[in-house]
Amino acid sequence: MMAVTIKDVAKQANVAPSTVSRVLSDSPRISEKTKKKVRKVMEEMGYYINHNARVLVQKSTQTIGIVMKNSTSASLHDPFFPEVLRGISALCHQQSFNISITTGESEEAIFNDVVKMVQGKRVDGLIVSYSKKDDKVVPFLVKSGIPFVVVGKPIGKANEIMSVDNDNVQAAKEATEYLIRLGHTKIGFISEQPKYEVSAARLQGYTDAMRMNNLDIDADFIKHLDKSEPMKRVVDELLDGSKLPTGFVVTDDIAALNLLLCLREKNIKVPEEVSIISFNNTIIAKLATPPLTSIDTQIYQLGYESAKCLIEEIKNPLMFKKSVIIPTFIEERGSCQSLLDK
Amino acid sequence: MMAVTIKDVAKQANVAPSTVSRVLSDSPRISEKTKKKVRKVMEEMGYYINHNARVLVQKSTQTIGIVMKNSTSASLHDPFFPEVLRGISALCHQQSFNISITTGESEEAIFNDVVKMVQGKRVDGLIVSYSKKDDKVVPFLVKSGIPFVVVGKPIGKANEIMSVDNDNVQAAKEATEYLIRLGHTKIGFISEQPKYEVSAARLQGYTDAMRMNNLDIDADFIKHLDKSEPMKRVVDELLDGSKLPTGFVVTDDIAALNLLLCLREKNIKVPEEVSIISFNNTIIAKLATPPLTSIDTQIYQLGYESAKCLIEEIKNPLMFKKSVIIPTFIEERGSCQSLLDK
DNA sequence: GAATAATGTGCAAACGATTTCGCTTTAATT
DNA sequence: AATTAAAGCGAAATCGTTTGCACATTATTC
Repeated sequence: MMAVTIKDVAKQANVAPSTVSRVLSDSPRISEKTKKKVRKVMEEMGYYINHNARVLVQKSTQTIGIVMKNSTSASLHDPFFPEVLRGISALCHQQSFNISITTGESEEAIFNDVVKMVQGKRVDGLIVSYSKKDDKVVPFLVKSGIPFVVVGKPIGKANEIMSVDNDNVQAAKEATEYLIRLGHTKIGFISEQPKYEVSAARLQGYTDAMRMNNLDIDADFIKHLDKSEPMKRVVDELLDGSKLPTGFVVTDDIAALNLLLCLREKNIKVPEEVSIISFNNTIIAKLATPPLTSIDTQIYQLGYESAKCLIEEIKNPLMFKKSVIIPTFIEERGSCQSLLDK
Repeated sequence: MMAVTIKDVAKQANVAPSTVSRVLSDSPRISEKTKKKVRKVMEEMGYYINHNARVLVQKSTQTIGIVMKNSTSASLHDPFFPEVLRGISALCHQQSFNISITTGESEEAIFNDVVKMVQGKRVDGLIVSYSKKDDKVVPFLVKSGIPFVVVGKPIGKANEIMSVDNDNVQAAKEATEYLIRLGHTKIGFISEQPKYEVSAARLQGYTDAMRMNNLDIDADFIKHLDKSEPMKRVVDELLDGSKLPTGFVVTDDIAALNLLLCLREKNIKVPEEVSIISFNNTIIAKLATPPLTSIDTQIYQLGYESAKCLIEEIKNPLMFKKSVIIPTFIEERGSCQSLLDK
């Protein structure tokens, strides 16, 4: 059963296909009378516009692509990405934009997905949900000229790349100072790989805070997680050196929760013996035991704003490349304790 | 700067557009020599196929749509959906299929998204990631005739609808019997709204197990969560009646974790005083305190298989509508304790 | 060497919309 | 009443592919 086309409707309504098309776009050049007539016929025949045909001539897909970081696995295990997606999704729906996501798992595969999306003209723009060093996607996108925005601070010339990010240096500084104010002086820092911009920025914020407060930065206190360096090993290493910090700045809730468990295993009490402050304030932080004090990075907002910027640029390509900073705030819970009032 | 088309390539290579097209699809009717020549020109000119033009004539989008349950919020807060998506994504990538997701938040909005996808011919098939009563999406899809599969047990005539599911009755029965074997007799059941098929099935499994073991089913022990009936209230109600079960079957990890927290607030120890077995074995179960014994429903597999079924049907529409059952198993951790060896 | 069969290409018509231009018809202006 | 302006609609080109059919060339067979 062939789908009904604009021509079928035209014939049935005794008008030209062009008229039907104009009714579709509610052109002011068509009389109300004709519009009514045509719409009635469309209704009766069960007409529905063919998206691809429209895209082909209009050259606008009303679709944005979303690039997930590294492996899908990582992206989708961490509540971060889903929450970003939620924000993006909300705005897209509001603007009648569609979402297409990459399916690749390896960096190479993801890159190919992106090329396909862009060259095949499947999307009007993209959101890159991460920012990291030695990434091929972003350079490809700037070269291609397609609108895109990165969630995070882009590597390279910022004024050529739109971005939505937190002030991670500042946020980490505040997190660290929070612990300092509670009287902590031996403070550890745990993050993901420093190739991710967010890790680097937060490390910066941490060291800034330590320096400004004249506290020692022990290189052994700074740890980057890895397959070869899981949390368990990190904790072991710290204990072996028998110099366990009294406070930790951990750059995401999952890692913090993990730290919590590793410490518990060693019978080290949180927050009595060790305080932890983490980032993202996801549901994990809320449900942990003890609930985690966490920097809320407003992930949803991050997604929402990035979609907003992107669609703005799609609609107005001449727009200057803005970059927006989403504020952060501390959500105090039970994972930090003052050393002062003892 | 206009994109280079098949015609440009044809001109440059001194062949007809049709020849270029055939080279693209590696048709055996074109000589190796010509193929080589054309490919070289494509390379030089930076030709890339326009996806939409192809879709328009071939009528196959190589894209599947994913319908999220109810609100995006719920879908994306629960690790379930992201994990399903991960499985779907993996297979899609392998088969060079693209993924397009709904963006609507309300049921109505989602339904409209689906209609757009289907009528607008944007997708070759869909995966509905839930199964619930009074849902408009599934009936619409069967009527439309487009291939689709539901994750979960479909409401209505099963042989007309492809599905991928666990045997939830059996799984819940086993979960319940696990507690029974540990000596529990007063066992509570907590799930989401019974309109979701999965809740209904697990309730069934629970009651089956109780009956078969001649245990009382106290209606007060069966609870369905809701905005108006959050976990906190559920626990309060049970305590007020001063009849707290010694064991709980909870139909997902998040709810179980929540229960854990509510109980801790009342100073009720898990697993010493109350045992909990939950479903899904997500990362939540692993990271909870104590870690939760949970029925692994192999969510990733659920997604992977559903994509597999769907793409099979897309490629071979005459295929009978199969339904596949993914096995479950218990992952024992620390949230259950035997009452026997006391 | 003529007839037949492969083999390799090209022509042109789709696919289902949008959009430019121009032609009627009607209304407004003088 | 004649002229001009505006409104309403249609014809046809276009977007970038694919594909059925026809045609030309070369190889094979008798």
